[in-house]
Amino acid sequence: MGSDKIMERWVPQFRKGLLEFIILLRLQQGHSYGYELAMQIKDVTMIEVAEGTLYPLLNRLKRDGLVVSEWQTADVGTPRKYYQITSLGLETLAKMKNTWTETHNSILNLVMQS
Amino acid sequence: MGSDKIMERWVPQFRKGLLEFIILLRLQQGHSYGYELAMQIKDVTMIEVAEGTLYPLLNRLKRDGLVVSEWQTADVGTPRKYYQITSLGLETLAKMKNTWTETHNSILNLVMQS
DNA sequence: GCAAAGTACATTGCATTGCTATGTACTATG
DNA sequence: CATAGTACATAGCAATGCAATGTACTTTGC
Repeated sequence: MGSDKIMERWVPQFRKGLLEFIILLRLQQGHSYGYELAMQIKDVTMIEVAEGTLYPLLNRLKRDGLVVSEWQTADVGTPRKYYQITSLGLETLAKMKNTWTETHNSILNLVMQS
Repeated sequence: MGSDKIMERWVPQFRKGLLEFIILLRLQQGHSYGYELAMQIKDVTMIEVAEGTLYPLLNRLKRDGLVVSEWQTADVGTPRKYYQITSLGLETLAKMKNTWTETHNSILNLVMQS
């Protein structure tokens, strides 16, 4: 088995939890809806978020009170469900940023030593 | 529910896949065994690796050919199973480093914009 | 001398989560 | 008028971190 096949299994695992972080980071800049989130995240991070990943994830964030949602209908187009980050979401996001920074520094320490 | 409780659920998910990366990074510096890996990783990264996480993980790495293992007995002490990274492991590790770097830059892009 | 803590490996079962596949419904384009 | 795009949703699979538990040997402190 080549390393490409191993990476195919590793990358999704690597993303676990990370996507939650990324979504909250994006929502910190302003409200958005599922489809737009997927597009923008793909543009900015090269990460393609599958819909079967995104919508359950947004429901979890809502269930935990990190975001709130609101349907918005317009004259044209399909109705959109807009998500907005809450104060609990911002508080949690700050802690995630710390964890991310600490972990990144730890990884750098390990890379340096080689 | 407070953000601390949410973090308790998030951190393990955040680590998925990351531990595999961290173990390989450490093994790049030289062979080691389970208990030592757990101690050293805790020292360098502040990450406490549970034994129920570590030993299955090492078996997966071995099954996929990223490491090889060898029992070593000494005059004193419990026998140790030493793990050594393979060329496939090094090849895979290089790709993981790229993924990590790319993702870190993406996160930074998102943080910058806020 | 002996209990407690440390060293060292291992397994079972649970909970969580990313992803594929599939479905619905409306809209814009060629 | 068919194709591609927009937009949300769910069911089921596979992978993995972790608590709990077990075994066995060794060192340390009282």
